[in-house]
Amino acid sequence: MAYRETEKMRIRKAEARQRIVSCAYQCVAKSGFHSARVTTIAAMAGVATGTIYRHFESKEDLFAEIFRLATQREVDKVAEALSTQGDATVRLEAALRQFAERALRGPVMAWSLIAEPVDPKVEEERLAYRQAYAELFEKAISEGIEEGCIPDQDARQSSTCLVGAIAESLVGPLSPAQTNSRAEPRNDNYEPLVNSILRFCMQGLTGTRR
Amino acid sequence: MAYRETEKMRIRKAEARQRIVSCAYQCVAKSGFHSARVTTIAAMAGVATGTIYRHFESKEDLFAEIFRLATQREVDKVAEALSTQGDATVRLEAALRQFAERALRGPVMAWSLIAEPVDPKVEEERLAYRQAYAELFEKAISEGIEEGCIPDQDARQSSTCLVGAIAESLVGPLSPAQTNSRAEPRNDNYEPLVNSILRFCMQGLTGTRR
DNA sequence: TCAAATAGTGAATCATTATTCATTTCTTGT
DNA sequence: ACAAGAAATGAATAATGATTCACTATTTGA
Repeated sequence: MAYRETEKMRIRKAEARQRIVSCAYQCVAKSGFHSARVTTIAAMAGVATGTIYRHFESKEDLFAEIFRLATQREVDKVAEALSTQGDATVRLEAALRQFAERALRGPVMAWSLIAEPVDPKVEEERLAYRQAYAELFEKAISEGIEEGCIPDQDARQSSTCLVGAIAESLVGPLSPAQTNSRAEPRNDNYEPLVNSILRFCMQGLTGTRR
Repeated sequence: MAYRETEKMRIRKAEARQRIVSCAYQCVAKSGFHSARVTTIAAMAGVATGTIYRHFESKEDLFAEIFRLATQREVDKVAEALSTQGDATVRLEAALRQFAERALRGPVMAWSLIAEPVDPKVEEERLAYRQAYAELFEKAISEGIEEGCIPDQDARQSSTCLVGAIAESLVGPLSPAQTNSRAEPRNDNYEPLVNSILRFCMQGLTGTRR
C-alpha cells in the first residue's frame, strides 16, 4: 500500500546520475572547474537544479567525482603504456608520449587536472592523482636503474620533473587564450612538439644524448 | 583662488599608492591573488575601500601591477645570474638555481606567478613574464649551442621544459597544504632538492651525465 | 577666513552563484 | 482509483565580494 523503490526506479535514478556526471564532465572539459555552473549542468542534463542535490551532497562532491573519473582514465592509459614490452626507457618514453598526446588533445581538462585551483575536496583527489603518476613513473624509473639503462638518481624527484616539463610545455601553448583562437577541428601535428619534449625528458632521465 | 595640486600632495598620494601596492603585494605573497580582498588590502593600508579606486581603475589593474612588480624582481635576478662569467652551461645552472631557490623561499608567490589562474589583465602580464623567461633562457641556450657546450635543439622548447620541471618540483611539495603544516622559520635545507632538479635539467639540456 | 577644487570615506548596491525547501508530480501496492 | 511515500522542481534565499557614489574632510591661494 505504498511506494517502495523498485528496480525500474533504481535504474532511472542511476541514469539521471550518470547523465549529470557526463554533463558535468563535458562542462569541465570545455572550460574548467571554475566556470562550470551547477545550473548549467542541470539544464544540460535535463533536470532541475535541485535534482543535482539529490545525487550529490554538494558541488564539491560532484566535482570530486568528475576529477576522479577523468584522472582514472589518464592514469590507466599511462599504466597501460608502462606495462608493455621493452626496457624501462622504451616503456617510459611510450608512457610519456601517451601522457603528452592525450593532454594535447584535451588541453582544458589536462590543465584542470594539473594546475587549476580547486576546492579542498577536489584538491584531495588531485593529491591522489599526483601520487598515482609519481608512483607509476617512479616505479618505472627505479626498474630502469636496476636494469642499468637509467643511471642512479632520486626516482621520485625525476618523476616530478617529467610531469612538470610536459605539463608546462602544454599549459603554455595550449592555454585558453591560445586554444580559443584556433580553427575548429583539432588536427594539428603534435609530433615535433612531443618529440622535442620527450628528448628533453629522456635526456634528463638518462643523461645520454638522443 | 582654489585648490591646485602641489608637490606635498603629490608626494602624499604617491605614498598612499605605494602603501596600497605594498599591502596588496603582501596579501598576494601570503595567499595568492584569488584570496586577496580589496577590503582587506584597504584596511591593511589604512585607507578606505573607495580610496583604492582613486588609485586603480579596478582590482584587476591593481593586481596586474602587483604581478608586474613581482615578476620584474624574479626576471632581474635570473638575468643577473645569466650575465656572469663562464660558459653557457655554468651560467644557465646558476640562473636555474637562482630561480628555484627564490621560488622555494616564496612558494605562494611563485605559484601565483607560475600557475594560479588569474583575470585576463593579469594573465596578459603573465604572458609577458613567460616570454621574458623564455627569451632569457632561450638566448643562453642558443649561445651554448654556438659555443658548442650544448647540443643543437629547439632552444625555446627546452627553455619551457626547464621552467616546467622546476615549477612542478616546487608546486608539489610546497603547495599551501604542505607549506601550512610546517614549522615557522623556513630554514629548510633546499640543497638536495635543488641539486636533484638541476641535474635533471642540465642533463635534459646537454644530454650528458653529471 | 573663504570658496573652489580635490581627496577620502564606507555603507549601500549590484552581481554572481551555490544551496534550500515548500510545492508539485510521479510511483507503487492494494 | 487511491493514499502513502519518494522524487523532482525551480523560485527564493543566502553568502560573498567588487564597485559605486553621496557625502565629508582637507588643501589651496587669495
